[in-house]
Amino acid sequence: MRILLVEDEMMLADAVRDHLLAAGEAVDHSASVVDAEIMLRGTNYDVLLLDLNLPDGKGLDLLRDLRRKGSATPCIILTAQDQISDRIEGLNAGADDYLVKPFDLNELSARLAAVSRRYSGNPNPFVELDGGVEVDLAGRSVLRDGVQVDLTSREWALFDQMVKRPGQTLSKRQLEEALYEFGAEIESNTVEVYVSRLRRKLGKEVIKTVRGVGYRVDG
Amino acid sequence: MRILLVEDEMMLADAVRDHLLAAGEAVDHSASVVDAEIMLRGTNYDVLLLDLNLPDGKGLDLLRDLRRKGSATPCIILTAQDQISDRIEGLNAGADDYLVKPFDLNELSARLAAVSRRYSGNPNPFVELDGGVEVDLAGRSVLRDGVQVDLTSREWALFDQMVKRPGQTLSKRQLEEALYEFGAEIESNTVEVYVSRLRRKLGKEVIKTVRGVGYRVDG
DNA sequence: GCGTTCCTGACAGCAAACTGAAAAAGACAC
DNA sequence: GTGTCTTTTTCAGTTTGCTGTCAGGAACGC
Repeated sequence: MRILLVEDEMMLADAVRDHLLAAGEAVDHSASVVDAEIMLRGTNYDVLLLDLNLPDGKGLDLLRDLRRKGSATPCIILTAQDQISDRIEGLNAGADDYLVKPFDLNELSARLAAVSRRYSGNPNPFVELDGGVEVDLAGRSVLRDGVQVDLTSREWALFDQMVKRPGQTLSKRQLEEALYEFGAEIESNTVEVYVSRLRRKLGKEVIKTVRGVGYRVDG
Repeated sequence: MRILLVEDEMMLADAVRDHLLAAGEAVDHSASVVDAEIMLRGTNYDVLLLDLNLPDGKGLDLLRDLRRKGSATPCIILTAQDQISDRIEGLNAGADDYLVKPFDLNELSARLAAVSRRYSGNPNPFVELDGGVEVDLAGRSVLRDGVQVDLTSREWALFDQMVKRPGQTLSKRQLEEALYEFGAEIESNTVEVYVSRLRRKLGKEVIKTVRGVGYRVDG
């Protein structure tokens, strides 16, 4: 299994790498977001191990960027504080699991195994929605009446958010956050446009408008 | 729910307070860090709404101080658009969530609900009413015989008030205040109309008329 | 019966949401 | 680099449906 470790604390990074190498995994290491981006461009990794507290800032943005570009590479985030907000932001940004430092190396192995099993594993969990639409969140694929529908990365980013919270109405602002960098506010009706496109591709029934509030997908 | 709002822009502060008061929350307001510290000493708040750009300096220090003293009071920080670093610092300092100004008041409510739910541990406080109607006050959703019913924002504003005070008869005047800004007199039968609309959506039994007094919902 | 209070269908005005199209920005091959 | 194709964003015209108002009628208390 090919693993990319993004971590700037050298002691920790070395310990993790030794442990994983000993377990027969292929580990590349980068100490910054910039390096990581370069390495990700060159190689297809099976798992991404991502520290959120990097010197050059936004580990989360790296993850968000990846997801926006359509990558489904499993990602486990490493966070220094036992901070619920970090964890939730991370999971929202597209992380699959998280570990709070300091962590046990055996637990890391266990999580890695779990995550990769979830992905390589046979039964991808399909979520069924109204209108004959099925969604494979892990595999980033959508079927309409059994036929595969291709979504662009933005379309997916938006739809993904909604499918992950079925029954809950999400405001346009919340949905914008799935589309753009933190705080990069946009002053047009982009969300409306993407909802419109998704409806054309998936049928009218899937996404419901709650006027004055936002949009909702039912499970 | 008892909320402390720390915000120096009076217009914003008033808007937030009105909105939350209308939603039945108890809101205290302070315009500076010093005041906030005093108020925090005197009262146990359920949520802290903290602007990071205060005149007397660092709202962040207030938060760090709280956390250092072992307080786990949930905190939502309010930041301007361009202060991404603030936001990250805030989350690191122990904030649970953030809102970018200008924000939608309904979204504020949603975040508040989410944060407090996260802490109280009850994910879905459903209230059951007569006529097979269930209400999720935090999630702003209503089920009738297990089927989701969509309410418009005005309909919800009114119904929310009644469900929060089950068994208590509310006058039309009281209910009007849930619908409009404080003091905005309205000289028509709007409340009656909305009660009628709610009954059509939820069934006749849910809202009872107390002639000459007002309306009541039973738990 | 009477007067009062409440209910509800209808409707116009308006803001929110939808959508087609075109411009702008990226992606990719060459 | 250039050209071509796809995706993203913006804009404007149209549609939708929420809202407040009213009027006629029903229900209630007397």
